[in-house]
Amino acid sequence: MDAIDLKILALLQTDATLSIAAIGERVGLSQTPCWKRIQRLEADGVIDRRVAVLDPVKLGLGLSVFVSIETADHSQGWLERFADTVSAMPEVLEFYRMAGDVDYMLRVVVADMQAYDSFYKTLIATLPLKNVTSRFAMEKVKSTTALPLPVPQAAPRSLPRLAAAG
Amino acid sequence: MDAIDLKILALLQTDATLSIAAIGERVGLSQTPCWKRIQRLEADGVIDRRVAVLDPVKLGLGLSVFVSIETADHSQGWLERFADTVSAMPEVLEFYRMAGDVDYMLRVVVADMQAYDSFYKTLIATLPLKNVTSRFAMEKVKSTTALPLPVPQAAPRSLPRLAAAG
DNA sequence: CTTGAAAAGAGCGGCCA
DNA sequence: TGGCCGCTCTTTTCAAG
Repeated sequence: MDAIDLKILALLQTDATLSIAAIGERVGLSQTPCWKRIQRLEADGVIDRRVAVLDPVKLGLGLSVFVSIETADHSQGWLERFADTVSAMPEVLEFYRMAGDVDYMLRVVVADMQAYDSFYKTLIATLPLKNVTSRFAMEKVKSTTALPLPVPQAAPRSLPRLAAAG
Repeated sequence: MDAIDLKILALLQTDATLSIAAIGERVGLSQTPCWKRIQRLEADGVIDRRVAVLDPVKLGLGLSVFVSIETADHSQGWLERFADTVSAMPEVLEFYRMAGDVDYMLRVVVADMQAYDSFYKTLIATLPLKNVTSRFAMEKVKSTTALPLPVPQAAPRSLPRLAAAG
């Protein structure tokens, strides 16, 4: 996992349609080694998958909701059932167990308020929850799948000596 | 945007490495019309882009944080500056303007607490904020980029008559 | 790692129904 | 619209330096 691998990953997580030749050119490799690196990154699971990112608004899914949940029951069995149930709901794009006052946090995408109400009712009907707080997004300012990879620094070197003008 | 388009999108948002032939086969089309539909979906912006999804843990980015922000200044110019500044921070994967008590919500990915502290200091140093609440994820239960597309229903038909037991 | 090249496969487009 | 059938490009693999 060197600087070249990071460059390859940075390119692919922005645009996975780039050809191997194009990637190789930008990272300073020819096709063969570039292809081998990508194969290795996939085998190692660093590249998890390649997906198409769709526009939610154009698909009528314009409402994003952040849901904070406090659970009542903290037993092992209950938590597993909770995790399985919520994970199976397709409206839930992200689902984290949290530290602190909030036990779980969801990011939910639905068509509109009515659809969210339907989701919400299903959520609280299926499982006993102590507290559920929904926060609604009015505007998406930024949304990316690209991770903040460490920026490959320019190769460290002694300060370049200025060439004599000419 | 018919049921076949939805099927194509459902496949591509799960696995963008599928060949056009493979997709066509699953949706009941041959290559050409399938390819034309995908081209149209891309031209219409329904398919926004294709990306590689990387494993954050394998890249040393194991800490996800949900950040709730209340702003002090609500003037137009300030809000634009705020949006631009925060959008430019690569640790911010998602950034929404919210309804209700919280003005903005971020999902931030960093390496560890120290990296988050550094991010946090930059955030509050750059812009005057009334309140910033950070909630830390302990465990990722689910994370997907796949939108909850309306499930194409099986062709409606009269209720099937139960066959005589045999 | 590089060049070169070849085989297999996929994207792309024309033409017909 | 969808389907058949090529042409072209990419991916993938191999050999040799």
